[in-house]
Amino acid sequence: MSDAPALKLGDFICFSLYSASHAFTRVYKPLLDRLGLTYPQYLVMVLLWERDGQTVGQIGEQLFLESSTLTPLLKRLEAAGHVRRERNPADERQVLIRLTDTGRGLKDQTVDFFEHLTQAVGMGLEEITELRDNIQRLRSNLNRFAG
Amino acid sequence: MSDAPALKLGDFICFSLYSASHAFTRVYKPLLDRLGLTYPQYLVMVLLWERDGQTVGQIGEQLFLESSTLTPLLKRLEAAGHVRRERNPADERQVLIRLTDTGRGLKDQTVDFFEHLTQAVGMGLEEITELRDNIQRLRSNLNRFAG
DNA sequence: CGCGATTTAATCGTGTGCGATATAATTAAA
DNA sequence: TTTAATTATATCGCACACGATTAAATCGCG
Repeated sequence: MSDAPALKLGDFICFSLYSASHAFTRVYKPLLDRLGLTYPQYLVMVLLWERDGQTVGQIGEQLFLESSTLTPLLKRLEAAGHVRRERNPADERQVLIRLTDTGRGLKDQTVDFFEHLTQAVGMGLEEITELRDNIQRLRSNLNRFAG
Repeated sequence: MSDAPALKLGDFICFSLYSASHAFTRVYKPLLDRLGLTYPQYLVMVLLWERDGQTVGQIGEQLFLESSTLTPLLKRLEAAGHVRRERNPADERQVLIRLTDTGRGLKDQTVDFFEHLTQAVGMGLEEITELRDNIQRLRSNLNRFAG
């Protein structure tokens, strides 16, 4: 929200999202450092673990990110040996991102994330689910306005 | 959350926060462009409109940001003529941030933000308040773990 | 008082994010 | 079928965000 008469910054829901998101990244940091991944890189890897061989555009659509953000990020993942980037022979405009064996193997090193994070979140599964659904609904509303 | 057996990225509450936060800044963008402010700069201005003359450390504490982020941001606000940066005579280690007249005047140009944003959020006041409180509670839990 | 420990900002390097623009490939139109 | 419009990435410039380090000022303890 914005500056209604007596609204302080702490009351802005935009700021609660902004600061909570950063807080989450800070919790992930020590876990991801062991894998040599940043948080956005981890998000891309999660997508690829779900379904390998996606285009830059497909990844961007799911993460709500532009190619100007993803291209350098994907090149870093490639340089780290986690993915390969290859043109789609069927449509040379597209670049397909594929996991390497080491990239696929990284998934095993994330098995203990769940426990660490549920601990850090400190809320019940039901409560988390409801909160997540509400945040997603808010995101849909916002994207309708921005997109 | 992380990768429990069948959890997809869309189910991660961390990602819902991450993407919703970005969605919010995209909604703010056209409004803030008129003032020549970025979203983090706007957050600093809101703090200063609430209470003028805060130190870098106080601002960072409320925004959960480091001096390595704030120092260049504040210099840009100074270069834009919105704030002044001056050492605290009582403790020369601290830098006090004070609004200029033009910086104080910017507040008037944000009166229509509230309407735009409530529109974009598309939720009732009561629902927003509850959501915000839950997000803040989550943030507190996370910060206990990271800090 | 003196001096080491602490506090507070600033600096530096790396990695996002995004708007604007460029380039190459594909598709649609005349 | 040559040309015009569209699509998919890439590039560039700017602004965060943070960890690690540095430098200056203050504090605290003998």
